[in-house]
Amino acid sequence: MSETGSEPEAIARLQKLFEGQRLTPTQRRIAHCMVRRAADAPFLSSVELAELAGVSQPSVTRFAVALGFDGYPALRRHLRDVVPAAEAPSESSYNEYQQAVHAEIDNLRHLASLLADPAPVARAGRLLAASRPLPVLGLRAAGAQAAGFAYFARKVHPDVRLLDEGGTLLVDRIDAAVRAGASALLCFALPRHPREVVEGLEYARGAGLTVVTVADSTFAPVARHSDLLLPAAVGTGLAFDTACAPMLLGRVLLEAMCDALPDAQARLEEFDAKAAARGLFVE
Amino acid sequence: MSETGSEPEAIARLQKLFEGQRLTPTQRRIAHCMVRRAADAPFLSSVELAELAGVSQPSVTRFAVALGFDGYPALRRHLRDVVPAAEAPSESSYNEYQQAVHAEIDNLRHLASLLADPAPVARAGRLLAASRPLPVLGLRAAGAQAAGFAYFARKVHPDVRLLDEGGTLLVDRIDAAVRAGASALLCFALPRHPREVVEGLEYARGAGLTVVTVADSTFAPVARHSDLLLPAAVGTGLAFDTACAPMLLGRVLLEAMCDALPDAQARLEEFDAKAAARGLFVE
DNA sequence: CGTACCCTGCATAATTTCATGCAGGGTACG
DNA sequence: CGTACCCTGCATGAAATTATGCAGGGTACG
Repeated sequence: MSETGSEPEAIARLQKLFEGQRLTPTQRRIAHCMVRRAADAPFLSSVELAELAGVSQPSVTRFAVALGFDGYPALRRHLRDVVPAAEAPSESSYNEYQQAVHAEIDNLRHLASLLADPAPVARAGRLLAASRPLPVLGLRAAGAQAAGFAYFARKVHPDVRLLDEGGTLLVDRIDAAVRAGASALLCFALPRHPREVVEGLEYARGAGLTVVTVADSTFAPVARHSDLLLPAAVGTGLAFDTACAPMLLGRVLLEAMCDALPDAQARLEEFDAKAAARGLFVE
Repeated sequence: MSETGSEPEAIARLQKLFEGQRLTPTQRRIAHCMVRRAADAPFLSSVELAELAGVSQPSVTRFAVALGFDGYPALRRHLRDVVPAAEAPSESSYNEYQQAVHAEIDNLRHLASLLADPAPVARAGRLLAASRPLPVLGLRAAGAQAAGFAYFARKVHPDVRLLDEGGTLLVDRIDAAVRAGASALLCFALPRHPREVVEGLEYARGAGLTVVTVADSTFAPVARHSDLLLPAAVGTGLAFDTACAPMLLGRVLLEAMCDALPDAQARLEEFDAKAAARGLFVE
């Protein structure tokens, strides 16, 4: 939830203020408490801060003086000045682009709260890791998401098959994957949901595949044809949808898949070594 | 952020508190002010709130009483109770996945602050819109980003050419684009930076193209070969990099490009009409 | 047009918050 | 072992924040 002002930036400023100062144990305690409650600190009274830190109220006043302020109110005013930005998302003060970014931040926040329970992701990771080959489906807008997943997945999984074309070929390829031994399929499903995706999933399930879907909503039309649906909202503030949360969820899935693949780490290190030998990357 | 702030949940709680109350104009003004500064509100003194709302201090006290509290301090205490969670991001309380998501939120926040000045993006949008054809370069990890951009860009731009393969073909294709009349090139450059990308950009500039680059840092190795570099950090908390900010910046660029293409809206509507006629999408 | 009512800000009393003098206790050093 | 120094909390005066009585002004209704 609301994570207000605190944030790394405010904490950094506080620590900068404190460091290099000779502080007594009690003062150190106050400083630590202020960092912990960086968001509230600029608004607490000396009594409240003293209670939170477990020290006496005069110690707080002396702490402020020790830092070079005229008194505790002066310290508090300073904190409000240098950590000014805890304001509400006053729609109007952000331009169109910034509003879109903030909408995506909300989506990511929601994703973070869903990930508090990592069990569904872990289950999905195991399902995907166990499938050889692993078909990854994403059509149209979702094609890029599927491609990004497949690119990284291939570094740890021996046989990833990207299904990014629809039409009659899609069913052919699902069939081929099943014949080759696939047990699960990962689908990225973003709006506008192509009819082909729904039909493809239906076919895949009929062919015996366990379908794991990353979709924009629990009520997406693909839900009925998925065994395990992981939701991640898309942003709709711009002309074209933004899919930060689905992409990030894809990477989280990758991580979970790595955890279920015993030799993932070894494969990554092997790639790094070869890449270095070939001078593939700069820096 | 620190922008951070206040957050929808806190605002919702506030509005819930106010709605259904018979409030005078001055009180309505106070309520609105509190919503606007939802993050600070639980910590402001009656004098401060009065100043922010542009009313007298007694009006604030009366406002609290009107809402059924014993006085202003009681209202403030209530706000602190129902909006309790403004604590610092105590690393330990989030699991690995959630930490990665929060790291990406910080990246997006940084992006939002960069977008406060939309001029660079607008300039990039004009450059890209004016180039026919428009080559879009992204290799390896950045290939999916380039593909996502190209997919949407094709809905508004008549000739988008995706350059997602390196090797000797890359130069061939840059040459072809230049011969066909291209004036600019968009590059997605994410770590680990393939040597090929740097070489490709160098060649493109030599061939007369204006290079617009979305990179993970101003100091990326592609910076020297870019005419306009737009930075967007990648997340490194998981086994594989997460590129929420670059993707979002790509969509913002698309929006800016649409603004510079007079018939973008018409093309989009045409596509929607045809898609509906063909029953391409469900729902 | 007048009266009654309510809303609002000003002035000031009541309460809370902040600053400072003082004494207890702990540590370092002679 | 003693002394000197500093840190800390308690108690109290100073300053601030909050609450309430009062008067001016605006609106609704008779």
